[in-house]
Amino acid sequence: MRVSRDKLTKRMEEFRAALKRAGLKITPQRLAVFARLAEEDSHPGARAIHGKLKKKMPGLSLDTVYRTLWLFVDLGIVENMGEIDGVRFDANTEPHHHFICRKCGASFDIYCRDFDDLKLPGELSEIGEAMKAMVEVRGICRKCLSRK
Amino acid sequence: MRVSRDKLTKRMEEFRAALKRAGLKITPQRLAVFARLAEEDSHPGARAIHGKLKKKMPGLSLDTVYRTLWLFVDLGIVENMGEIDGVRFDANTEPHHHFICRKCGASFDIYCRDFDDLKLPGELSEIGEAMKAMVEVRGICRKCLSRK
DNA sequence: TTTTTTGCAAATACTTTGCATAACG
DNA sequence: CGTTATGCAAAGTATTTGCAAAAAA
Repeated sequence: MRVSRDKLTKRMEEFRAALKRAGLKITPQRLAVFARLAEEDSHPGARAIHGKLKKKMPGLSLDTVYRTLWLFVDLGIVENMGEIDGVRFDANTEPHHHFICRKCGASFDIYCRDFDDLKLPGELSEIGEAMKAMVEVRGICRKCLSRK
Repeated sequence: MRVSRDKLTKRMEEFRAALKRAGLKITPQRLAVFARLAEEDSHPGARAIHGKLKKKMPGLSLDTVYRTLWLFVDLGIVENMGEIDGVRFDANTEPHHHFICRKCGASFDIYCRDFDDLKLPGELSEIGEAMKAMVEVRGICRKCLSRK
């Protein structure tokens, strides 16, 4: 657990509110998954969450974890990182940045000088050796906007 | 094709040089995969590349595309985007940024005020509606550094 | 001619779905 | 109680691997 108790409590409140607002039920599974995710700053995947929770909650099934996580994404209280449909590759060696569509996962290159030389915080060395920094913009692409 | 012919030629040269330097063979498959990737700025996945190349190269197998792409990543001439082992989730609603390890795929939160309010370029509206921007730092995490 | 690479096929890993039962509100 | 959520099991995708045959150097 890397998150302060105060913040955690606040997030759990937001979580309950979001479910209530959407007319959804507050179940032990949802509570457990959200709490686990909110405690961590290591961005676990569904399998990692499931693995950790099974100790305390032996009945919990992996598919419930998946469904629960995507539900949270729909509700806007959790964000999915990375690509939706598998690993993608980039052969562009020029300095550039990315726009990623939240709906369809499409990604586009952005060129912006201001982003090319971001000064990285010194504390990064505690985490590891930084080699490159780029900006990732998230939003909805034209195609998905028009499809509405 | 969104990339200028000049840049493309230059990248193809870099590609040949990298293979030669590593003592690897230049095959039609590798040429095709790299060229396809270098032409695009839409960051296709292995399946997308395979699909497009099969028209001109019917024998090309999907597993060769996978192997080839990861080989390029190892050589440092291509970068993989997103996570290695499936979708990951983030319940952190505070403004924050990410450090992602190129080796193991682990990711960590970074807090840096300077990154929180990046001014996005106006041309973004041509791509879509931006909702959020964050910095993604790529490098090698402590654990992988020590494992060397 | 030697070594690397490919394609095939099968194995592995990851994620989603249908449906009967259980449980929240 | 009525409706929604869960667990199970099975299906659907995505990715990786072993190995014999083919091809680069």
